[in-house]
Amino acid sequence: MRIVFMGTPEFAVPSLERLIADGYEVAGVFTQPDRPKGRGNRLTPSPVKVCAAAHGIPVFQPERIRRDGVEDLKALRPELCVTAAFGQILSQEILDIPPMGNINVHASLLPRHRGSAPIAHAILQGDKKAGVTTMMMDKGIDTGDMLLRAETEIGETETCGELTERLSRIGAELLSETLKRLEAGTLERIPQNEAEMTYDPMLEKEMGEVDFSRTAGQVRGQINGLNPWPCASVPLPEGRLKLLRACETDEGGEPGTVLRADPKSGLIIACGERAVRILEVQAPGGKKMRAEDYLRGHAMQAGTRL
RNA sequence: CGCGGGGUGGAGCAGUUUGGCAGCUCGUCGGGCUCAUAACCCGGAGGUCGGGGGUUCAAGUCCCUCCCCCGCAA
Repeated sequence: MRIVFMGTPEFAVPSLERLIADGYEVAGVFTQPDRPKGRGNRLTPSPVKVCAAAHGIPVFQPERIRRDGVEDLKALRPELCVTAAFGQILSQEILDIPPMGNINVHASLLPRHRGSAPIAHAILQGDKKAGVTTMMMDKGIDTGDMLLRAETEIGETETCGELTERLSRIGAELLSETLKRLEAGTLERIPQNEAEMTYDPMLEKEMGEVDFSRTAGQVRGQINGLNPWPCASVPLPEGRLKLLRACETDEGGEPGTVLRADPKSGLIIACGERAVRILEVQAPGGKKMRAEDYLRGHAMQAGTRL
């Protein structure tokens, strides 16, 4: 089967690799244009581009595929399109090109968490389970009929980055199974229950501001769910301290109060309900470290209000 | 040449402004105290201060250069 793949970040790479490994003819790959990134603002190719190039697959990077990618896509004559975190919305014109349709690998248990940051929001909202759903794309955003799904437990201290990595592999496996059954003609299309759907917004830096008057569960979700980007953080005199990983704990106090802060008992901060234990932090200019290590070199008084 | 922070015993930091015996909180090893302990007391080991070059009687500290790490902005 002749396939065109569309994807951009690391999450999409295992799916692309799986298509190749399964022996499908990947005629071309669409991905976001190289962007200035990191120190020095160097132009950086997306992970999917790097992967495609390594396999000698033609890469297309239209700024807007709806506007200037249509002809290239048509010329590739795909029988099927597969997308995974591509980052651009496809027009009906594009969706109509592949005769077998467009299959999307979406990192949530649809219809929950439609949108571009489903994994972060699953953690943010305190979900116990996350997953991947394969679906037929239609004109809406993540609204098409579902095909197959795979579930996994979200770990108590698991971060968005870690869960993303796991789901990317689960997604690749699910995609493989989906295509197998598509060819065998045993796929069922399951419409999404609109009553249960949630649509989550894109992540923004402002979401990192921690409000300790919320419950420990919500604060924990914010800290773990926003890692590695944009990350929850609290202001300190020397700059913002990123809180990278946390779990809940049974203590209490005035919300925002540092209940403990020493290398022995760690860093515990009171929330509106119960408290969170901060497991991992990153100081301004420093690297990630366990909270206990941070406290060996940075005095923090118990009783301080954040 | 986009802006900025940093590299000091095993971990995390101070010391660099104004050169002058390398320090703090832990860990580790040995001993003590205790019913007991991640607690407390006593003692010890462990560092070519990221690499190279230079200035100086003397460089972690000043000058030049290279390497590595991190944040911001995108």
